[in-house]
Amino acid sequence: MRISQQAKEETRENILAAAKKLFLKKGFDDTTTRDIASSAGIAAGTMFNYFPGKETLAMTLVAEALENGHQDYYKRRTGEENLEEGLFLLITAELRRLRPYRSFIGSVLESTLSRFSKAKTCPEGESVRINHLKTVDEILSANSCSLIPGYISSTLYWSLYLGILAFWSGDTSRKQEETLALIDYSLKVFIGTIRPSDYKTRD
Amino acid sequence: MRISQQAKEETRENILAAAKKLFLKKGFDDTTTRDIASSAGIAAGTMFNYFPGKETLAMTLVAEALENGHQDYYKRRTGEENLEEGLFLLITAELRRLRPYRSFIGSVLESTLSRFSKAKTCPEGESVRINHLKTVDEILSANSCSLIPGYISSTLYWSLYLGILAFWSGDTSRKQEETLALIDYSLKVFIGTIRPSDYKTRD
DNA sequence: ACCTTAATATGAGCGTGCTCACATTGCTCT
DNA sequence: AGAGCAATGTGAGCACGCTCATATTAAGGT
Repeated sequence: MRISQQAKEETRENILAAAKKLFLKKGFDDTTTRDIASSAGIAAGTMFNYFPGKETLAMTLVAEALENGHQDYYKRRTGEENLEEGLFLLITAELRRLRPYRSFIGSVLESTLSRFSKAKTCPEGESVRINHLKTVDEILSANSCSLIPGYISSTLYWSLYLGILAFWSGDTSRKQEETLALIDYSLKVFIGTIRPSDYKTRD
Repeated sequence: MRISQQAKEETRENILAAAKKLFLKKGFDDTTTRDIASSAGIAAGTMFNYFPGKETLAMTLVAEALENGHQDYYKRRTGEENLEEGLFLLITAELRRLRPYRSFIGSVLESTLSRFSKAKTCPEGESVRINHLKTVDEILSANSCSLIPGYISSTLYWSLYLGILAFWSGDTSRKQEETLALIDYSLKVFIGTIRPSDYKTRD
């Protein structure tokens, strides 16, 4: 059983590696699950013993990148940041790690991260959302008085965050300055809603 | 040619009516294009001579409802509303018209209205966005000084608007009070960004 | 009336993502 | 070592959205 377990892990990694390679080369939609399977050296159906669907493959890669982004954030932060600077640092750290996947990320994120569909096609999506919100929550409560108060403000934050990702995935400006501007803007707005006292001190 | 033209229009309406009926009865995903075609009394392929894809069918219904919502707004407004009240009126008028479709709207809006994918799977989606933003723009410029200044603030508005729709499509509160609260919140936020002078007068 | 021709309808068929009945494997116990 | 058995791999096959070569129709010309 030992050897088999390790073989399983290997197969899992093979699948992920094949998916990553193909998604990058041909995009998400133009990569078939059969492509991935044959590139990973397994039968077409075997893939679904490891991942419940094609989208989950992409989301697993994305979730990994975001997790790395979070770790980068924890390493880089000085502890001197205010709310806005902290959240900015977190989001830009995530985007740096997501960068390689920017070309195909658009086809996937909307259906997995949007809160539109109750139908959970991809469990990874939900966990990515929870994870991100948890880190945000940490920054909020660590930095000052307020943690996410309730439904509404976290819903609003998630709308803004998704908007940032969507814009970023299609941002053609050189160094993504426009995305940076949008992040800045969005964060000011969000912080304004949860800490109205801070709002008027900025400009 | 006269009779044929009119027959075509009739067929188009048959298809839309069949789609509407089936989407409401079985949901979007569980309704097949073959179902719709046979219910409309045409061959499976014929549907695609009238609509480029299944999503467009749903979006046509949605676009119609939103258009009606806009007209409702123009009829009901008094001209005395401020920015926030005007936008609130517009959005709630839209939601009232969308109400019948709430059960299946979630499966469709994300992929058609989100700005994630550049791939235009459904032209109706883009026109819905442009239409809504145009009306918003009218309210802004009519009501006071500012119209949507640039990229960023309309992007931000659209994020908030999509968030409202997403939340609404899954809002289980009795009279959708939670959605109303989110709209209120979101609008305050948005207006705060484009008219910072107004922000501190509130509360 | 009949032929021509362009517009429209048709449904077999394609490529998908995914399922599932079955084959194969490798571990455990005697 | 061999039999039994659970876990895993396999690929034929399904249902779907959608396409496209072909059949059918209807308008215009003579």
